[in-house]
Amino acid sequence: MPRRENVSMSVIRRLPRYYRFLRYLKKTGVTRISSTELSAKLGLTASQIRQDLNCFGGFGQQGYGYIVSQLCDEIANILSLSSQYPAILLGAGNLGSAIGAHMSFQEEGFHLIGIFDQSSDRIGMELANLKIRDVAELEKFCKKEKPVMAIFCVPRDAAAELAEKLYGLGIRSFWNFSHYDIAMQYPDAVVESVHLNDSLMTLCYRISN
Amino acid sequence: MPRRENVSMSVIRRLPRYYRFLRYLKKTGVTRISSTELSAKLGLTASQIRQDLNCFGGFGQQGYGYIVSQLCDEIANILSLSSQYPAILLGAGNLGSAIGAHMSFQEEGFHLIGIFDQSSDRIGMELANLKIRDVAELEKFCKKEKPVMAIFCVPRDAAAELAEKLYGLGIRSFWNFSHYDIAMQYPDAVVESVHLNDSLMTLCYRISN
DNA sequence: TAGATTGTTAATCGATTAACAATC
DNA sequence: TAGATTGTTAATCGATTAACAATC
Repeated sequence: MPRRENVSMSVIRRLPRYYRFLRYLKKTGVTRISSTELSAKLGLTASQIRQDLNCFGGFGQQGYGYIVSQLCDEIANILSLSSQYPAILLGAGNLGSAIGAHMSFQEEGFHLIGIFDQSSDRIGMELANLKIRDVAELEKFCKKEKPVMAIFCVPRDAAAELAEKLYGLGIRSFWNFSHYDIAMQYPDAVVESVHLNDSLMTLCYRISN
Repeated sequence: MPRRENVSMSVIRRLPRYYRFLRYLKKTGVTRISSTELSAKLGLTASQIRQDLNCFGGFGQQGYGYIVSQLCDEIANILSLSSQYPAILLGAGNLGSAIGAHMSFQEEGFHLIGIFDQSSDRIGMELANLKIRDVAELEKFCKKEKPVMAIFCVPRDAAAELAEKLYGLGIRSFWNFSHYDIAMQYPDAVVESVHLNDSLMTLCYRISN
């Protein structure tokens, strides 16, 4: 009997990969797949895949395997991808612009409702069908629009300052591309960090060793 | 007596974080730190930090701790950050442009020497002090300039095709932002993947649960 | 029914933490 | 020297893998 509580992050982090691959299978017309086939394609063990899925429910059929489209939907459901959490983007520089464009295109789970920057060069410009706002308007905007998630594409110092402000305004989830460590400062916040530099450094290590 | 072989990825992935924080300490004038202090700041155990560092050498002094600038340099050295591996960027769309700009700014371990795209809108444009080239020139360029690493900021199908070509040309390391799974196809390649969608989906899960 | 494959329990493996002797 | 903190070994914890009974 599966429980959704206490599912480890190791498991959670594999779900999007399953989802991505199942969607691809579905697109290419595959209707049925066994854990063994899946494991071969993903480079995991069949055991792990069954173990992972059974944290959430018995989605397969003994002797048959899994129905691709059904499993795909189940995972989308587990991840709550049909949510439309209102999100704001902080920083419309190179990375911020890319993320903004990406968000407006993808829209799985989140919906971008505001973009903020402090540079007068950028304020007023259009990005992802939104006009870039002055970060000075942030507080007013949040009180009115109640975003749930904030994306940090700003430098470290700005991130520290903005995190404090947004936390004060009740925002508890952050997608963090900055060098500032939000998770350490606000332990009850949900923080997902993407440190591109860190990623590149581990690549450098592995090439060299 | 530490050995550099067989250091687990869990350890490697923490090194850039140590490095980042130590550099910050150095900048703010801190000269000495103990594993206990570090652990409090980073939200890890002191034991783990000492364990991690001792995979590579005894960088501390009993009864004293670690000299910040020295430890910082040691980690930079372990990660081979003074390397200048020639790298190429594939795809100069929103994300590619952001990564390109980032690379030319940072230059830790890698040096961007070429940018390629297939869109005539972009070919010829300037990015990160480089002129965007036609992807048709890729093979010729690689034979001449011998890049060591390739950054994938292209859609899945283009990624599959380009990975095959570049692998054939001898490139064995990839920074992969695409949905295509290079690591599975070429097991002897060093692949570091950044799946922004996956990251966002785990955030969605955590908000919802 | 026989064959296949799941769901789940038990065994193994690896990573993290605790403890402490070595030593600055 | 006494106090502090490392380096390192041993204990614990969690995640992965193997095995197999349940069942489609």
